[in-house]
Amino acid sequence: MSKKNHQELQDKFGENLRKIRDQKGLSLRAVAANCDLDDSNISKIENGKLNIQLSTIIELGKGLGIDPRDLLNF
Amino acid sequence: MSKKNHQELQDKFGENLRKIRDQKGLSLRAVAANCDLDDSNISKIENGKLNIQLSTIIELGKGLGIDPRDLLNF
DNA sequence: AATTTTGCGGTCATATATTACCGCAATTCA
DNA sequence: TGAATTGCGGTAATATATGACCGCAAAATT
Repeated sequence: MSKKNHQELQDKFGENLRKIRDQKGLSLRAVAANCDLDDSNISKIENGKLNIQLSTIIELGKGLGIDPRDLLNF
Repeated sequence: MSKKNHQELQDKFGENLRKIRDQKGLSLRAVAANCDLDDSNISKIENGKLNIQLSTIIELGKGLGIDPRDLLNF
């Protein structure tokens, strides 16, 4: 049970991701083109809908051309 | 399709996790006591058996008393 | 030597991430 | 204004992470 609440965490991660993507001026599809992720999923991540896996964090870093650790700056 | 290979990533993450835990001189059960994770799962993570989620990375940081970003230093 | 701690492998149920799509409404661009 | 881009929600199938356990063999402690 323990319907764990990761919503806030996911929200913060998503906000940060969007901020970084916006700063780089990249579209969802552009990021997706640089890594092994679907653009609609990246959208879901930005909107706090997913508690993503380690490999996905790494892929996002690749897609954005940044250090994955920057995605945890929040 | 695309039997994605995250093994190397998981291995590196696990190694780093163990290194940090050893430096802190904490047992698996001690880390687990400080966060919401099962000690046997932490063992599995250290042995590269899991592609853990964002929330788990955060929990590990809590359990070890470190910045979660340190877990991605590899 | 007896007791405790530790790492770890295994299990089963449940939740959820991921893939690989589709299509739309709104925005941007030529 | 017509065409392309963009963000995003939805879906169905599949894979996998997690929680909560158990118990063991070896190491450490007393």
